[in-house]
Amino acid sequence: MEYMKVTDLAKSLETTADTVRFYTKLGLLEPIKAANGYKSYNSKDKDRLQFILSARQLGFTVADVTEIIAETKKGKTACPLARQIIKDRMEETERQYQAMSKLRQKMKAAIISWELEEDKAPTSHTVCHLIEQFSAAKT
Amino acid sequence: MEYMKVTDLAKSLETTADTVRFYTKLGLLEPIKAANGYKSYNSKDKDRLQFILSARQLGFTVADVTEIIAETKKGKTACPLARQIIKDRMEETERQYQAMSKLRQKMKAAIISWELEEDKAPTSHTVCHLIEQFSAAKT
DNA sequence: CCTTGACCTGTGCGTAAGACATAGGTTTAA
DNA sequence: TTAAACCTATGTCTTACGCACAGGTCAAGG
Repeated sequence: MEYMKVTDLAKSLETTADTVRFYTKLGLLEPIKAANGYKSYNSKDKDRLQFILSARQLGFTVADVTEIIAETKKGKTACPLARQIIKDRMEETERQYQAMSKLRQKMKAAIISWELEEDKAPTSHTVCHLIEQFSAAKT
Repeated sequence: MEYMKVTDLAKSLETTADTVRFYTKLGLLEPIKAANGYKSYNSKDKDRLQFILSARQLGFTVADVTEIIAETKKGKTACPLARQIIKDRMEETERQYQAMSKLRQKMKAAIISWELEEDKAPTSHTVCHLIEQFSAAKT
């Protein structure tokens, strides 16, 4: 398997051709152009793609990955950078996780409390009393 | 307080002028034009904005809110719609919550395991061994 | 040899919910 | 009167691709 076309590469790592093209446009993958104009990816690109997908699964953004790859292209180790970034992303994830946890509870509470309520027609100053009243009740 | 300018309204409900303009563009708020071209919001708009903000805090999307308001404009009760929507959003929130929970655990595990690892220079087929090795370890 | 369907290409638009910038008109208080 | 502080409309930016389009390319079957 000397060279691979976009779809070949994508399927080999269970992702989509669009994703591969996206990373290619960003310069993260560097296929050579075949005579017919098609892009040819080699095993190095595959390793690189695997790295990107792994990093994404660990919560790294594509921008993070870009930065890390840029560092290694200079021949430097990107490990310190990776350690720093994952801590930042972890904090952000933690914030979002807590926020979602609260939202989840709030939604659960609303669903339950609404079971005891009746439907009402809107008035000139209310839209849906279920929503208005539920949020007012928290203050 | 017969009429309010965007910023007045925004501040009165602790949101931003851009947000008010955004909802206005969507037709959810219907200010009248003052002689100088400025938009004038009344207390009905304020009630409406409060409703939107409450719904958003309960996990409704702006599209959901738009749909609900459209329903009430026809004079119908939007309660059944609201009950259905919140269940859909709840399912989605639950999915995301579980996904974030997993990601959070994975990130925590990575940070801890990386403390025992050293930095390494990149090679021709690796970028950052911390990331590559961690994701490989899960298979 | 030809066709047909499955692939490829580049380009550009759409997503959610605003945030932010820009350029220029308005108001208000000193 | 003038400068600060407000307003307007408009457009661009954010994430990480997905999807659509128009047209070129390729492999296999008849």
